[in-house]
Amino acid sequence: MSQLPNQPAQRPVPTSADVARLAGVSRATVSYVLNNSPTVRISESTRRRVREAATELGYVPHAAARSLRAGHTRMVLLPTVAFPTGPLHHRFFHELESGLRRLDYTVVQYGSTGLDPDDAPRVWAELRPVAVIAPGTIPLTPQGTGLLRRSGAKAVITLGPRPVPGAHALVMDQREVGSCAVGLLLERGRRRIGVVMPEESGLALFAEPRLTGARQAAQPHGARIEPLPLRYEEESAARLADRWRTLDLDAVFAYNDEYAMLLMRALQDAGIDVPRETAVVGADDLMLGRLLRPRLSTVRMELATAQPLADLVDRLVRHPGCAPEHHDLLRVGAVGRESA
Amino acid sequence: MSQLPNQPAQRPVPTSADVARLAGVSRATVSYVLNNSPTVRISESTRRRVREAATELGYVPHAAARSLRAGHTRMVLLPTVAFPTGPLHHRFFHELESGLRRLDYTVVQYGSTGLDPDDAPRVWAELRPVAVIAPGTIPLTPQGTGLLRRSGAKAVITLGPRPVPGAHALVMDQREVGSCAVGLLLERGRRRIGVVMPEESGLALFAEPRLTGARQAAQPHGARIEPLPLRYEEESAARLADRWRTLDLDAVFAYNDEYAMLLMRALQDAGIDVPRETAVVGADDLMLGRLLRPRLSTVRMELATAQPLADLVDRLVRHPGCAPEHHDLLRVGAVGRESA
DNA sequence: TTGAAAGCGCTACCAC
DNA sequence: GTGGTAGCGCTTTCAA
Repeated sequence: MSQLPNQPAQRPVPTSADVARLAGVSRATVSYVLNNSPTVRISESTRRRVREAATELGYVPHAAARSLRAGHTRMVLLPTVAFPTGPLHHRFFHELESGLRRLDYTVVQYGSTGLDPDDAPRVWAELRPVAVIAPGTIPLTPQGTGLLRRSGAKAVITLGPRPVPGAHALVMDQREVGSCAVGLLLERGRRRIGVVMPEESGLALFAEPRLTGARQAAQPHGARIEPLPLRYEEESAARLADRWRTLDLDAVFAYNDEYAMLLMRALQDAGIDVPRETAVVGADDLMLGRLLRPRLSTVRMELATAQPLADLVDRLVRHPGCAPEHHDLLRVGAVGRESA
Repeated sequence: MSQLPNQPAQRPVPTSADVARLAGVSRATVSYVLNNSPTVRISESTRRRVREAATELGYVPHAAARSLRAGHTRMVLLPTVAFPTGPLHHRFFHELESGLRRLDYTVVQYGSTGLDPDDAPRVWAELRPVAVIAPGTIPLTPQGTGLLRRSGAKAVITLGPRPVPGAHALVMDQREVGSCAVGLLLERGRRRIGVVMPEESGLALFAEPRLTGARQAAQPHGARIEPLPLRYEEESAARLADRWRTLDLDAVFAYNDEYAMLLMRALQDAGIDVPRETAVVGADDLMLGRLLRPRLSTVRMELATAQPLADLVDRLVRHPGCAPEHHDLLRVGAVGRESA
């Protein structure tokens, strides 16, 4: 039953020289034929012989050798880090990837979690990418950027909550989420606003700017902002709910819909009326929030479509040395439902 | 403020020859020093000069040139496809990635959505990976496997719901989810069981085997299984709930917790008592299911820890040509709560 | 302890 | 039309 590998596993990988030999032509001719080189005319019969030889040997060109010879690659490097990333990011990355592929770039995600930020750029540079889109979680220093550029990267782009000075930046400004949520609560007349801060590590990167945004929105109205540490566990929520009345709050922005559902349930179990006594706002506009009673108010988030960004990368590659550009990717909007 | 790129952008990328020149040594010596070659003794003063020259020039070795010379790479290729993947997969991939990195492999995710399954292996083979872990969504033919092996891949591994004959396989058998859920319902005395089939494209890959598993579990008990198409939208759920009583079911396995929450809310709104009239089971054991009333029964899913799998890949690379191995990655367990 | 040189697989220039 | 060949950046054997 098991298709045991009959092939002598150590047969060497066929090269263009092997194809040339089998087809009875030179390596140059093989290269011309297989690349459909327009600068040279090859007879149809030769073409066929070459192609047949290639198929017969299972010849596959060696990308590294090719780009070594060419002196450049079309690789766009996307360093990735372990990340509590939702469907939003997922879709965005996928779109960006296909957009770039359409422009004939080879997109490669390179797991970079735990890489020392100081030598991450070095490691990336070894691959000689033509562009790098680095996540904000790996702080990119001017030295790092310089190193990448010197090793051939035409475009070095950061992707994160804040732009990085001196580099192109795709910005997902999380502060807007916080200010949008608080804006909704202020409209509803709330002035004593808790802001849930998840204790799960990794979320701080989102939570901190959301808190900042909340503060910025509250300030002009003289509203009070109270950070509320919370773990994503029922006991943690219950404990917070237990001491709720001592906090003297009339509203809470719960970081996102999931934390909001958790906290809302705990508040209700503790006899706190939502929204009468405390209004609750989440973020992400999950379908599930609509199913709760009261229906959960939320902040809807949308990322820019990725095709224009693929075009942007292409432009930066073709015209390196432009002044750093910042692009805001995040669009937010409050969705007021029954909970606030 | 903006650190305008003062560097003459077109300064050529420094090579080991440049380092050698600056340090006043040969390229060989540069290579010895920078690779800490143990087979050769270099004076401390030379070492320092070389290192200083390298730093000064911002020299970064060229990975492609290196592997071209070496005749092999340590790249593990993970073709990825657009996919409604949850935190479970996410964590798994990340663990696998760091596990392999620990073994000194370079893990590279390569977006392969929309690639013609016939030439996907060709494209992958151009990168000369030493191992490929291909998702089940891209059917890997024996020819494809052969092509990859012939171009130097020591290990070709599939990762998906079903093993692929003739290749190593990491299996996440979704049928077990279905049988586990139905097992729970059977235990509770239910015999007329609906199985939600999400209409969202892409989910079929999971939903179909779950249905199969449900059928396999129901068969010996003479229980009836009824597939129920459902979109992840309130109206779709409401419509299903409206005609619920005509379906004559006493239980439903709702594909996962999210669909379960959606459907349960619709059933309740339609006046159907859960669990008395209809029991509901989800899957994924989301925290949110515990917050519902009644609390949602579910199927807990766990993926195997990835480090042993990284070790497996390493073993397959070192001993190519072993008989195909199948490893079951998915562990499931029913979690009975109030809804069933 | 260091250097010279070959050669990995490929493409592109220049002869024939 | 087709072939010879140089050279991309690197490592490694062999000689000095």
